[in-house]
Amino acid sequence: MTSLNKITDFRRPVAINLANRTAASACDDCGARRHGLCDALSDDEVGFLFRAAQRQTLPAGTVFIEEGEPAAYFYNVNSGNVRLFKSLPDGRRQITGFAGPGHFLGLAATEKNVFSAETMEPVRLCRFSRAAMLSMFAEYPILERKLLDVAMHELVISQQQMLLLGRKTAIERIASFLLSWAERQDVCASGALPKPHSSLTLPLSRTDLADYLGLTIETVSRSLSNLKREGLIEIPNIHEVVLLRPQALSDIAEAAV
Amino acid sequence: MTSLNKITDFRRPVAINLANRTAASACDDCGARRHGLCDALSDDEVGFLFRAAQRQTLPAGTVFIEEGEPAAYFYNVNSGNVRLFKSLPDGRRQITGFAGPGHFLGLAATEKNVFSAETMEPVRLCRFSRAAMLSMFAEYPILERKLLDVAMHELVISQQQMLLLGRKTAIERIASFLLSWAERQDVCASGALPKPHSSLTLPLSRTDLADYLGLTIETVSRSLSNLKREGLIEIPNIHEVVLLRPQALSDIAEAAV
DNA sequence: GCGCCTCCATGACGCAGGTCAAAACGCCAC
DNA sequence: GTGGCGTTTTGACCTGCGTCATGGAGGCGC
Repeated sequence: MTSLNKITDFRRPVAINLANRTAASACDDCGARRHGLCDALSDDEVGFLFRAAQRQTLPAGTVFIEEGEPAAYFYNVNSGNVRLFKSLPDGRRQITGFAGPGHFLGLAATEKNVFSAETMEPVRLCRFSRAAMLSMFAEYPILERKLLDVAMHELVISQQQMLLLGRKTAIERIASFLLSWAERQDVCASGALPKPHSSLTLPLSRTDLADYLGLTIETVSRSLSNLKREGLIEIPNIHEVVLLRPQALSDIAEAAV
Repeated sequence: MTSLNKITDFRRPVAINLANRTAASACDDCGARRHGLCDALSDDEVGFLFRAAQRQTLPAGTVFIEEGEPAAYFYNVNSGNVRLFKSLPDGRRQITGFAGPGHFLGLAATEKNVFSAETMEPVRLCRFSRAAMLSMFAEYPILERKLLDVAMHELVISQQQMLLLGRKTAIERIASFLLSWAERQDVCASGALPKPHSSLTLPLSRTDLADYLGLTIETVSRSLSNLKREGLIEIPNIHEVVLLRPQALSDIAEAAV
Protein backbone atom coordinates (compact mmCIF):
# COMPACT_ATOMS: atom_id res chain seq x y z
CA MET A 1 0.00 0.00 0.00
CA THR A 2 3.01 2.24 0.07
CA SER A 3 2.27 4.24 -3.02
CA LEU A 4 -1.38 4.55 -2.18
CA ASN A 5 -0.36 6.11 1.03
CA LYS A 6 1.71 8.51 -0.98
CA ILE A 7 -1.54 9.71 -2.45
CA THR A 8 -3.39 10.12 0.75
CA ASP A 9 -0.80 10.81 3.38
CA PHE A 10 -0.35 14.52 2.93
CA ARG A 11 -2.54 15.35 5.86
CA ARG A 12 -4.79 18.33 5.93
CA PRO A 13 -5.09 20.30 9.14
CA VAL A 14 -8.05 18.87 11.00
CA ALA A 15 -10.19 20.40 13.69
CA ILE A 16 -8.96 19.30 17.10
CA ASN A 17 -11.77 18.24 19.36
CA LEU A 18 -11.85 18.73 23.09
CA ALA A 19 -9.83 16.02 24.71
CA ASN A 20 -11.91 13.12 25.90
CA ARG A 21 -9.69 11.21 28.22
CA THR A 22 -12.30 8.65 29.13
CA ALA A 23 -12.93 7.74 25.53
CA ALA A 24 -9.27 7.78 24.58
CA SER A 25 -8.33 5.43 27.37
CA ALA A 26 -11.25 3.13 26.62
CA CYS A 27 -10.00 2.93 23.03
CA ASP A 28 -6.43 2.42 24.26
CA ASP A 29 -7.37 -1.05 25.36
CA CYS A 30 -9.01 -1.83 22.02
CA GLY A 31 -7.31 -4.27 19.68
CA ALA A 32 -8.23 -2.04 16.76
CA ARG A 33 -6.83 1.21 18.14
CA ARG A 34 -3.64 0.93 16.05
CA HIS A 35 -5.30 -0.50 12.97
CA GLY A 36 -7.72 0.51 10.27
CA LEU A 37 -9.72 3.67 10.61
CA CYS A 38 -8.84 4.44 14.21
CA ASP A 39 -5.15 4.35 13.42
CA ALA A 40 -5.67 7.44 11.26
CA LEU A 41 -6.81 9.51 14.22
CA SER A 42 -5.16 11.10 17.24
CA ASP A 43 -6.26 10.22 20.76
CA ASP A 44 -8.37 13.35 20.86
CA GLU A 45 -9.99 12.63 17.55
CA VAL A 46 -10.70 9.03 18.35
CA GLY A 47 -12.73 10.24 21.30
CA PHE A 48 -15.20 11.71 18.83
CA LEU A 49 -15.48 8.35 17.12
CA PHE A 50 -15.89 6.70 20.50
CA ARG A 51 -18.89 8.82 21.38
CA ALA A 52 -20.51 8.18 18.00
CA ALA A 53 -20.13 4.41 18.34
CA GLN A 54 -22.36 1.83 19.90
CA ARG A 55 -20.24 -1.00 21.23
CA GLN A 56 -21.51 -4.53 20.78
CA THR A 57 -20.37 -7.98 21.82
CA LEU A 58 -21.72 -10.81 19.69
CA PRO A 59 -21.48 -14.57 20.24
CA ALA A 60 -19.99 -16.85 17.59
CA GLY A 61 -22.25 -17.56 14.63
CA THR A 62 -24.21 -14.30 14.72
CA VAL A 63 -25.26 -12.94 11.34
CA PHE A 64 -25.22 -9.19 11.96
CA ILE A 65 -25.28 -8.03 8.34
CA GLU A 66 -27.80 -9.74 6.09
CA GLU A 67 -27.70 -9.52 2.31
CA GLY A 68 -30.75 -7.72 0.95
CA GLU A 69 -31.64 -5.99 4.21
CA PRO A 70 -31.53 -2.17 4.42
CA ALA A 71 -27.98 -1.07 5.14
CA ALA A 72 -28.41 0.94 8.32
CA TYR A 73 -24.98 0.72 9.93
CA PHE A 74 -21.25 0.66 9.45
CA TYR A 75 -19.08 -1.51 11.66
CA ASN A 76 -15.53 -1.54 12.89
CA VAL A 77 -14.30 -4.87 14.23
CA ASN A 78 -12.45 -4.62 17.55
CA SER A 79 -11.72 -8.27 18.29
CA GLY A 80 -12.52 -11.62 16.76
CA ASN A 81 -12.98 -12.66 13.14
CA VAL A 82 -15.92 -12.27 10.81
CA ARG A 83 -16.73 -13.96 7.50
CA LEU A 84 -18.31 -11.99 4.66
CA PHE A 85 -20.31 -13.90 2.09
CA LYS A 86 -22.90 -13.94 -0.64
CA SER A 87 -25.39 -16.76 -1.11
CA LEU A 88 -27.58 -18.21 -3.84
CA PRO A 89 -31.18 -19.22 -3.09
CA ASP A 90 -30.30 -22.92 -3.25
CA GLY A 91 -27.75 -22.55 -0.47
CA ARG A 92 -24.51 -22.27 -2.44
CA ARG A 93 -22.27 -19.81 -0.62
CA GLN A 94 -19.23 -17.78 -1.63
CA ILE A 95 -17.16 -16.25 1.14
CA THR A 96 -15.81 -13.01 -0.30
CA GLY A 97 -13.46 -12.21 2.53
CA PHE A 98 -12.69 -12.19 6.22
CA ALA A 99 -12.62 -9.24 8.58
CA GLY A 100 -10.49 -9.16 11.74
CA PRO A 101 -9.61 -6.49 14.31
CA GLY A 102 -9.41 -3.06 12.69
CA HIS A 103 -11.40 -4.00 9.60
CA PHE A 104 -14.14 -1.64 8.55
CA LEU A 105 -17.38 -3.11 7.23
CA GLY A 106 -19.92 -1.44 5.03
CA LEU A 107 -17.66 -0.19 2.26
CA ALA A 108 -19.35 -2.20 -0.43
CA ALA A 109 -22.73 -1.03 0.76
CA THR A 110 -25.56 0.47 -1.20
CA GLU A 111 -29.06 1.04 0.15
CA LYS A 112 -29.37 -2.66 0.74
CA ASN A 113 -26.54 -4.80 1.98
CA VAL A 114 -24.98 -6.67 -0.91
CA PHE A 115 -23.35 -9.27 1.32
CA SER A 116 -23.85 -10.92 4.68
CA ALA A 117 -21.51 -10.94 7.67
CA GLU A 118 -21.34 -13.60 10.36
CA THR A 119 -19.12 -13.84 13.43
CA MET A 120 -16.76 -16.83 13.45
CA GLU A 121 -16.00 -16.45 17.15
CA PRO A 122 -17.13 -14.08 19.89
CA VAL A 123 -16.68 -10.61 18.39
CA ARG A 124 -16.56 -7.10 19.80
CA LEU A 125 -17.27 -4.25 17.44
CA CYS A 126 -18.19 -0.59 17.18
CA ARG A 127 -21.38 0.19 15.31
CA PHE A 128 -22.01 3.53 13.59
CA SER A 129 -25.26 4.78 12.09
CA ARG A 130 -25.10 6.30 8.63
CA ALA A 131 -25.83 9.70 10.16
CA ALA A 132 -22.92 9.29 12.57
CA MET A 133 -20.60 8.36 9.70
CA LEU A 134 -21.68 11.43 7.77
CA SER A 135 -20.87 13.76 10.62
CA MET A 136 -17.57 12.03 11.21
CA PHE A 137 -16.58 12.45 7.60
CA ALA A 138 -17.50 16.10 7.80
CA GLU A 139 -15.44 16.55 10.96
CA TYR A 140 -12.44 14.44 9.98
CA PRO A 141 -11.77 14.40 6.25
CA ILE A 142 -8.79 12.18 6.93
CA LEU A 143 -11.20 9.34 7.52
CA GLU A 144 -12.25 9.54 3.92
CA ARG A 145 -8.69 9.26 2.73
CA LYS A 146 -8.15 6.31 4.96
CA LEU A 147 -11.31 4.71 3.62
CA LEU A 148 -10.12 5.23 0.06
CA ASP A 149 -6.86 3.47 0.93
CA VAL A 150 -8.79 0.60 2.47
CA ALA A 151 -11.14 0.32 -0.50
CA MET A 152 -8.23 0.28 -2.96
CA HIS A 153 -6.50 -2.44 -0.99
CA GLU A 154 -9.70 -4.49 -0.97
CA LEU A 155 -9.86 -4.10 -4.73
CA VAL A 156 -6.37 -5.50 -5.15
CA ILE A 157 -7.28 -8.46 -2.95
CA SER A 158 -10.49 -9.19 -4.81
CA GLN A 159 -8.74 -9.10 -8.18
CA GLN A 160 -6.32 -11.71 -6.88
CA GLN A 161 -9.27 -13.74 -5.68
CA MET A 162 -10.94 -13.51 -9.10
CA LEU A 163 -7.81 -14.95 -10.71
CA LEU A 164 -7.82 -17.72 -8.11
CA LEU A 165 -11.50 -18.55 -8.52
CA GLY A 166 -11.58 -18.28 -12.28
CA ARG A 167 -8.32 -19.86 -13.32
CA LYS A 168 -6.49 -21.79 -10.62
CA THR A 169 -6.66 -25.52 -9.87
CA ALA A 170 -7.60 -26.88 -6.45
CA ILE A 171 -4.03 -27.38 -5.29
CA GLU A 172 -3.03 -23.93 -6.55
CA ARG A 173 -5.92 -22.37 -4.64
CA ILE A 174 -4.90 -24.07 -1.41
CA ALA A 175 -1.25 -23.07 -1.81
CA SER A 176 -2.26 -19.48 -2.64
CA PHE A 177 -4.53 -19.37 0.37
CA LEU A 178 -1.88 -20.62 2.79
CA LEU A 179 0.59 -17.99 1.64
CA SER A 180 -1.92 -15.14 1.72
CA TRP A 181 -3.03 -16.22 5.17
CA ALA A 182 0.58 -16.13 6.31
CA GLU A 183 0.77 -12.52 5.15
CA ARG A 184 -2.45 -11.74 6.93
CA GLN A 185 -1.11 -13.19 10.14
CA ASP A 186 2.04 -11.11 9.74
CA VAL A 187 4.11 -14.25 9.54
CA CYS A 188 5.88 -12.54 6.66
CA ALA A 189 6.09 -9.12 5.05
CA SER A 190 3.66 -8.26 2.28
CA GLY A 191 4.90 -9.86 -0.92
CA ALA A 192 7.66 -11.80 0.86
CA LEU A 193 7.72 -15.53 1.54
CA PRO A 194 7.36 -16.80 5.11
CA LYS A 195 10.35 -18.61 6.58
CA PRO A 196 10.39 -22.41 6.29
CA HIS A 197 8.60 -24.03 9.25
CA SER A 198 6.44 -20.96 9.87
CA SER A 199 3.30 -21.91 11.71
CA LEU A 200 -0.19 -20.64 10.86
CA THR A 201 -3.38 -20.57 12.89
CA LEU A 202 -6.52 -21.22 10.88
CA PRO A 203 -9.65 -20.13 12.72
CA LEU A 204 -11.61 -21.38 9.70
CA SER A 205 -13.45 -24.65 9.36
CA ARG A 206 -12.95 -26.75 6.23
CA THR A 207 -16.38 -25.59 5.12
CA ASP A 208 -15.29 -21.93 5.34
CA LEU A 209 -12.15 -22.74 3.42
CA ALA A 210 -14.15 -24.49 0.71
CA ASP A 211 -16.64 -21.65 0.40
CA TYR A 212 -13.82 -19.12 0.23
CA LEU A 213 -11.86 -21.01 -2.42
CA GLY A 214 -14.80 -22.12 -4.55
CA LEU A 215 -14.25 -25.82 -3.79
CA THR A 216 -15.93 -28.56 -1.75
CA ILE A 217 -14.74 -29.62 1.70
CA GLU A 218 -13.67 -32.98 0.28
CA THR A 219 -11.42 -31.35 -2.31
CA VAL A 220 -9.96 -29.00 0.32
CA SER A 221 -9.23 -31.94 2.56
CA ARG A 222 -7.69 -33.98 -0.25
CA SER A 223 -5.52 -31.09 -1.45
CA LEU A 224 -4.21 -30.44 2.05
CA SER A 225 -3.46 -34.15 2.40
CA ASN A 226 -1.58 -34.06 -0.90
CA LEU A 227 0.57 -31.15 0.24
CA LYS A 228 1.23 -33.00 3.49
CA ARG A 229 2.14 -36.21 1.65
CA GLU A 230 4.54 -34.26 -0.58
CA GLY A 231 6.21 -32.80 2.50
CA LEU A 232 5.32 -29.16 1.81
CA ILE A 233 3.24 -28.70 4.94
CA GLU A 234 2.51 -30.30 8.29
CA ILE A 235 -0.88 -30.33 9.99
CA PRO A 236 -0.30 -30.80 13.72
CA ASN A 237 -3.97 -30.15 14.40
CA ILE A 238 -7.06 -29.01 12.59
CA HIS A 239 -6.49 -25.31 13.28
CA GLU A 240 -2.78 -25.22 12.64
CA VAL A 241 -0.60 -25.61 9.55
CA VAL A 242 3.20 -25.52 9.37
CA LEU A 243 4.66 -24.32 6.09
CA LEU A 244 7.67 -26.57 5.63
CA ARG A 245 8.63 -25.42 2.13
CA PRO A 246 7.15 -21.97 1.38
CA GLN A 247 9.09 -21.65 -1.86
CA ALA A 248 7.58 -24.85 -3.20
CA LEU A 249 4.14 -23.65 -2.13
CA SER A 250 4.73 -20.37 -3.92
CA ASP A 251 5.80 -22.19 -7.09
CA ILE A 252 2.51 -24.05 -7.02
CA ALA A 253 0.43 -20.98 -6.13
CA GLU A 254 1.92 -18.84 -8.89
CA ALA A 255 2.00 -21.70 -11.39
CA ALA A 256 5.72 -21.07 -11.89
CA VAL A 257 6.85 -22.67 -15.12
CA MET B 1 -25.05 3.67 -5.64
CA THR B 2 -27.67 5.98 -4.20
CA SER B 3 -26.80 5.58 -0.58
CA LEU B 4 -23.10 5.87 -1.21
CA ASN B 5 -23.77 9.17 -2.78
CA LYS B 6 -25.57 10.12 0.35
CA ILE B 7 -22.27 9.71 2.10
CA THR B 8 -20.23 11.73 -0.28
CA ASP B 9 -22.56 14.20 -1.87
CA PHE B 10 -22.53 16.92 0.74
CA ARG B 11 -20.10 19.01 -1.22
CA ARG B 12 -17.49 21.10 0.41
CA PRO B 13 -16.76 24.52 -0.98
CA VAL B 14 -13.89 24.10 -3.42
CA ALA B 15 -11.44 26.63 -4.72
CA ILE B 16 -12.60 27.98 -8.07
CA ASN B 17 -9.83 28.14 -10.59
CA LEU B 18 -9.51 30.75 -13.28
CA ALA B 19 -11.81 29.93 -16.14
CA ASN B 20 -10.11 28.07 -18.95
CA ARG B 21 -12.49 28.30 -21.87
CA THR B 22 -10.25 26.48 -24.28
CA ALA B 23 -9.92 23.49 -22.01
CA ALA B 24 -13.57 23.46 -21.07
CA SER B 25 -14.70 23.41 -24.64
CA ALA B 26 -12.19 20.74 -25.58
CA CYS B 27 -13.60 18.61 -22.79
CA ASP B 28 -17.15 19.41 -23.90
CA ASP B 29 -16.66 17.20 -26.90
CA CYS B 30 -15.32 14.36 -24.77
CA GLY B 31 -17.45 11.26 -24.28
CA ALA B 32 -16.36 11.13 -20.67
CA ARG B 33 -17.23 14.71 -19.73
CA ARG B 34 -20.51 13.68 -18.10
CA HIS B 35 -19.22 10.48 -16.57
CA GLY B 36 -16.81 9.32 -13.93
CA LEU B 37 -14.38 11.75 -12.40
CA CYS B 38 -14.98 14.64 -14.76
CA ASP B 39 -18.69 14.59 -14.01
CA ALA B 40 -17.85 15.67 -10.45
CA LEU B 41 -16.27 18.90 -11.65
CA SER B 42 -17.55 22.19 -13.02
CA ASP B 43 -16.43 23.48 -16.40
CA ASP B 44 -13.90 25.70 -14.69
CA GLU B 45 -12.56 22.92 -12.56
CA VAL B 46 -12.30 20.47 -15.41
CA GLY B 47 -9.98 22.91 -17.12
CA PHE B 48 -7.47 22.25 -14.38
CA LEU B 49 -7.73 18.53 -15.06
CA PHE B 50 -7.37 19.20 -18.78
CA ARG B 51 -4.08 21.00 -18.32
CA ALA B 52 -2.73 18.21 -16.12
CA ALA B 53 -3.61 15.51 -18.62
CA GLN B 54 -1.70 14.09 -21.54
CA ARG B 55 -4.13 12.96 -24.20
CA GLN B 56 -3.39 9.71 -26.01
CA THR B 57 -4.95 7.77 -28.84
CA LEU B 58 -4.13 4.07 -28.90
CA PRO B 59 -4.85 1.46 -31.57
CA ALA B 60 -6.76 -1.72 -30.74
CA GLY B 61 -4.77 -4.36 -28.91
CA THR B 62 -2.38 -2.01 -27.11
CA VAL B 63 -1.29 -3.10 -23.65
CA PHE B 64 -0.79 0.23 -21.90
CA ILE B 65 -0.73 -1.01 -18.31
CA GLU B 66 1.41 -4.05 -17.64
CA GLU B 67 1.17 -6.14 -14.49
CA GLY B 68 4.38 -5.95 -12.46
CA GLU B 69 5.66 -2.76 -14.07
CA PRO B 70 6.09 0.39 -11.95
CA ALA B 71 2.78 2.21 -11.70
CA ALA B 72 3.62 5.63 -13.08
CA TYR B 73 0.27 6.90 -14.36
CA PHE B 74 -3.44 7.07 -13.83
CA TYR B 75 -5.80 6.98 -16.79
CA ASN B 76 -9.26 8.19 -17.62
CA VAL B 77 -10.89 6.54 -20.63
CA ASN B 78 -12.51 8.97 -23.05
CA SER B 79 -13.70 6.63 -25.78
CA GLY B 80 -13.46 2.96 -26.60
CA ASN B 81 -13.33 -0.09 -24.34
CA VAL B 82 -10.47 -1.59 -22.39
CA ARG B 83 -10.05 -5.00 -20.79
CA LEU B 84 -8.36 -5.38 -17.41
CA PHE B 85 -6.77 -8.70 -16.58
CA LYS B 86 -4.34 -10.72 -14.54
CA SER B 87 -2.28 -13.57 -15.96
CA LEU B 88 -0.43 -16.63 -14.75
CA PRO B 89 3.03 -17.46 -16.13
CA ASP B 90 1.66 -20.36 -18.17
CA GLY B 91 -0.71 -18.06 -20.04
CA ARG B 92 -3.95 -18.57 -18.17
CA ARG B 93 -5.74 -15.24 -18.02
CA GLN B 94 -8.52 -13.83 -15.87
CA ILE B 95 -10.24 -10.69 -17.07
CA THR B 96 -11.21 -8.80 -13.92
CA GLY B 97 -13.28 -6.13 -15.60
CA PHE B 98 -13.88 -3.83 -18.52
CA ALA B 99 -13.42 -0.07 -18.64
CA GLY B 100 -15.37 2.18 -21.01
CA PRO B 101 -15.74 5.95 -21.44
CA GLY B 102 -15.53 7.72 -18.08
CA HIS B 103 -13.85 4.86 -16.27
CA PHE B 104 -10.85 5.71 -14.14
CA LEU B 105 -7.90 3.30 -14.13
CA GLY B 106 -5.28 2.94 -11.46
CA LEU B 107 -7.45 2.62 -8.40
CA ALA B 108 -6.18 -0.80 -7.49
CA ALA B 109 -2.63 0.37 -7.92
CA THR B 110 0.29 -0.04 -5.61
CA GLU B 111 3.90 0.72 -6.49
CA LYS B 112 3.70 -1.88 -9.19
CA ASN B 113 0.66 -2.44 -11.35
CA VAL B 114 -1.27 -5.42 -10.08
CA PHE B 115 -3.15 -5.92 -13.34
CA SER B 116 -2.72 -5.28 -17.05
CA ALA B 117 -4.90 -3.19 -19.34
CA GLU B 118 -5.32 -3.65 -23.09
CA THR B 119 -7.40 -1.71 -25.58
CA MET B 120 -10.16 -3.72 -27.27
CA GLU B 121 -10.68 -1.10 -29.99
CA PRO B 122 -9.10 2.25 -30.78
CA VAL B 123 -9.13 4.16 -27.49
CA ARG B 124 -8.69 7.79 -26.52
CA LEU B 125 -7.69 8.53 -22.96
CA CYS B 126 -6.30 11.14 -20.61
CA ARG B 127 -3.13 10.19 -18.78
CA PHE B 128 -2.10 11.70 -15.44
CA SER B 129 1.20 11.34 -13.64
CA ARG B 130 1.10 10.49 -9.96
CA ALA B 131 2.35 13.98 -9.16
CA ALA B 132 -0.46 15.53 -11.19
CA MET B 133 -3.01 13.40 -9.38
CA LEU B 134 -1.61 14.50 -6.03
CA SER B 135 -1.95 18.16 -6.86
CA MET B 136 -5.43 17.60 -8.24
CA PHE B 137 -6.51 15.89 -5.05
CA ALA B 138 -5.10 18.76 -3.04
CA GLU B 139 -6.92 21.30 -5.21
CA TYR B 140 -10.22 19.47 -5.56
CA PRO B 141 -11.06 17.29 -2.58
CA ILE B 142 -14.30 16.39 -4.30
CA LEU B 143 -12.29 14.14 -6.60
CA GLU B 144 -11.40 12.00 -3.65
CA ARG B 145 -15.02 11.55 -2.70
CA LYS B 146 -15.85 10.64 -6.23
CA LEU B 147 -13.02 8.14 -6.25
CA LEU B 148 -14.30 6.59 -3.05
CA ASP B 149 -17.71 6.18 -4.66
CA VAL B 150 -16.14 4.56 -7.69
CA ALA B 151 -14.00 2.24 -5.60
CA MET B 152 -16.98 1.16 -3.53
CA HIS B 153 -18.96 0.41 -6.63
CA GLU B 154 -16.09 -1.63 -8.03
CA LEU B 155 -16.05 -3.60 -4.79
CA VAL B 156 -19.73 -4.47 -5.14
CA ILE B 157 -19.13 -5.63 -8.71
CA SER B 158 -16.15 -7.75 -7.80
CA GLN B 159 -18.01 -9.46 -4.97
CA GLN B 160 -20.71 -10.40 -7.46
CA GLN B 161 -18.01 -11.70 -9.76
CA MET B 162 -16.49 -13.80 -6.98
CA LEU B 163 -19.86 -15.46 -6.40
CA LEU B 164 -20.11 -16.10 -10.12
CA LEU B 165 -16.60 -17.51 -10.47
CA GLY B 166 -16.66 -19.56 -7.29
CA ARG B 167 -20.14 -20.98 -7.26
CA LYS B 168 -22.10 -20.63 -10.51
CA THR B 169 -22.40 -23.16 -13.34
CA ALA B 170 -21.47 -22.32 -16.93
CA ILE B 171 -25.05 -21.54 -18.00
CA GLU B 172 -25.62 -19.42 -14.88
CA ARG B 173 -22.46 -17.44 -15.61
CA ILE B 174 -23.56 -16.71 -19.16
CA ALA B 175 -27.04 -15.66 -18.07
CA SER B 176 -25.59 -13.46 -15.31
CA PHE B 177 -23.21 -11.89 -17.76
CA LEU B 178 -25.88 -11.07 -20.33
CA LEU B 179 -28.02 -9.33 -17.71
CA SER B 180 -25.13 -7.39 -16.20
CA TRP B 181 -24.02 -6.32 -19.66
CA ALA B 182 -27.52 -5.08 -20.35
CA GLU B 183 -27.28 -2.88 -17.25
CA ARG B 184 -23.90 -1.65 -18.34
CA GLN B 185 -25.28 -0.70 -21.74
CA ASP B 186 -28.13 1.16 -20.00
CA VAL B 187 -30.62 -1.16 -21.64
CA CYS B 188 -32.26 -1.29 -18.23
CA ALA B 189 -32.08 0.50 -14.88
CA SER B 190 -29.67 -0.84 -12.27
CA GLY B 191 -31.29 -3.82 -10.61
CA ALA B 192 -34.20 -3.93 -13.06
CA LEU B 193 -34.73 -6.45 -15.84
CA PRO B 194 -34.40 -5.39 -19.47
CA LYS B 195 -37.54 -5.52 -21.57
CA PRO B 196 -38.12 -8.69 -23.64
CA HIS B 197 -36.43 -8.44 -27.05
CA SER B 198 -33.83 -5.95 -25.80
CA SER B 199 -30.77 -6.03 -28.00
CA LEU B 200 -27.18 -6.03 -26.72
CA THR B 201 -23.92 -5.19 -28.44
CA LEU B 202 -20.98 -7.33 -27.37
CA PRO B 203 -17.65 -5.80 -28.32
CA LEU B 204 -16.05 -8.87 -26.74
CA SER B 205 -14.72 -11.92 -28.50
CA ARG B 206 -15.63 -15.37 -27.22
CA THR B 207 -12.13 -15.56 -25.81
CA ASP B 208 -12.69 -12.41 -23.75
CA LEU B 209 -15.99 -13.76 -22.56
CA ALA B 210 -14.37 -17.04 -21.53
CA ASP B 211 -11.53 -15.32 -19.69
CA TYR B 212 -13.99 -13.04 -17.91
CA LEU B 213 -16.31 -15.85 -16.82
CA GLY B 214 -13.65 -18.40 -15.92
CA LEU B 215 -14.66 -20.79 -18.71
CA THR B 216 -13.26 -21.98 -22.06
CA ILE B 217 -14.44 -20.58 -25.38
CA GLU B 218 -16.01 -23.95 -26.21
CA THR B 219 -18.14 -23.89 -23.07
CA VAL B 220 -19.14 -20.27 -23.71
CA SER B 221 -20.14 -21.17 -27.24
CA ARG B 222 -22.08 -24.24 -26.16
CA SER B 223 -23.90 -22.37 -23.37
CA LEU B 224 -24.94 -19.59 -25.72
CA SER B 225 -26.17 -22.21 -28.19
CA ASN B 226 -28.19 -23.85 -25.40
CA LEU B 227 -29.86 -20.57 -24.48
CA LYS B 228 -30.63 -20.00 -28.15
CA ARG B 229 -32.05 -23.51 -28.55
CA GLU B 230 -34.26 -22.97 -25.49
CA GLY B 231 -35.56 -19.74 -27.00
CA LEU B 232 -34.21 -17.41 -24.31
CA ILE B 233 -31.95 -15.46 -26.64
CA GLU B 234 -31.31 -14.81 -30.31
CA ILE B 235 -27.87 -14.31 -31.87
CA PRO B 236 -28.33 -12.36 -35.12
CA ASN B 237 -24.57 -11.96 -35.44
CA ILE B 238 -21.45 -12.56 -33.43
CA HIS B 239 -21.46 -9.15 -31.75
CA GLU B 240 -25.15 -8.95 -31.00
CA VAL B 241 -27.51 -10.79 -28.66
CA VAL B 242 -31.26 -10.30 -28.29
CA LEU B 243 -32.70 -11.12 -24.87
CA LEU B 244 -36.02 -12.76 -25.72
CA ARG B 245 -36.97 -13.79 -22.19
CA PRO B 246 -35.06 -11.74 -19.60
CA GLN B 247 -37.10 -13.14 -16.71
CA ALA B 248 -36.10 -16.69 -17.62
CA LEU B 249 -32.48 -15.57 -17.92
CA SER B 250 -32.70 -13.98 -14.50
CA ASP B 251 -34.15 -17.15 -12.99
CA ILE B 252 -31.14 -19.04 -14.31
CA ALA B 253 -28.64 -16.37 -13.29
CA GLU B 254 -29.92 -16.11 -9.72
CA ALA B 255 -30.53 -19.87 -9.47
CA ALA B 256 -34.14 -19.16 -8.51
CA VAL B 257 -35.61 -22.22 -6.84
C1' DG C 1 -13.91 -14.02 -57.93
C1' DC C 2 -10.32 -16.67 -54.98
C1' DG C 3 -7.21 -17.80 -51.35
C1' DC C 4 -6.03 -17.06 -46.79
C1' DC C 5 -6.69 -16.35 -42.05
C1' DT C 6 -9.05 -15.77 -37.86
C1' DC C 7 -12.86 -16.74 -35.09
C1' DC C 8 -16.70 -19.61 -33.91
C1' DA C 9 -19.57 -23.93 -33.50
C1' DT C 10 -19.93 -28.62 -32.65
C1' DG C 11 -18.72 -33.40 -31.81
C1' DA C 12 -15.97 -37.08 -29.31
C1' DC C 13 -13.53 -38.03 -25.40
C1' DG C 14 -10.98 -37.39 -20.83
C1' DC C 15 -10.28 -35.78 -16.32
C1' DA C 16 -10.42 -32.60 -12.20
C1' DG C 17 -13.19 -32.05 -9.01
C1' DG C 18 -18.02 -32.86 -7.37
C1' DT C 19 -21.16 -36.35 -5.09
C1' DC C 20 -22.21 -40.04 -2.19
C1' DA C 21 -20.95 -43.04 1.46
C1' DA C 22 -18.41 -44.70 5.27
C1' DA C 23 -14.68 -44.57 8.53
C1' DA C 24 -11.86 -42.05 11.75
C1' DC C 25 -10.98 -38.44 14.77
C1' DG C 26 -11.54 -35.31 18.20
C1' DC C 27 -14.29 -33.25 21.94
C1' DC C 28 -17.51 -32.90 25.47
C1' DA C 29 -20.73 -34.75 29.06
C1' DC C 30 -21.27 -37.89 32.43
C1' DG D 1 -13.52 -44.73 30.78
C1' DT D 2 -17.75 -44.77 27.57
C1' DG D 3 -21.10 -42.93 24.48
C1' DG D 4 -22.76 -39.51 21.37
C1' DC D 5 -22.16 -35.92 18.06
C1' DG D 6 -20.06 -32.86 14.78
C1' DT D 7 -16.17 -32.43 11.81
C1' DT D 8 -12.61 -34.24 8.89
C1' DT D 9 -10.56 -37.70 6.05
C1' DT D 10 -10.63 -41.16 2.70
C1' DG D 11 -12.51 -44.08 -0.93
C1' DA D 12 -15.43 -45.16 -5.00
C1' DC D 13 -17.92 -43.36 -8.48
C1' DC D 14 -19.98 -39.76 -11.57
C1' DT D 15 -20.40 -35.61 -14.36
C1' DG D 16 -19.75 -30.86 -16.03
C1' DC D 17 -16.63 -28.80 -18.18
C1' DG D 18 -12.03 -28.90 -20.32
C1' DT D 19 -9.28 -30.78 -24.26
C1' DC D 20 -8.64 -32.06 -28.79
C1' DA D 21 -10.07 -32.13 -33.42
C1' DT D 22 -12.85 -30.88 -37.46
C1' DG D 23 -15.67 -28.10 -40.30
C1' DG D 24 -17.95 -23.74 -41.33
C1' DA D 25 -18.62 -18.74 -41.59
C1' DG D 26 -17.20 -14.31 -42.18
C1' DG D 27 -13.58 -10.63 -43.32
C1' DC D 28 -9.87 -8.83 -46.16
C1' DG D 29 -6.30 -8.38 -49.74
C1' DC D 30 -5.52 -8.90 -54.38
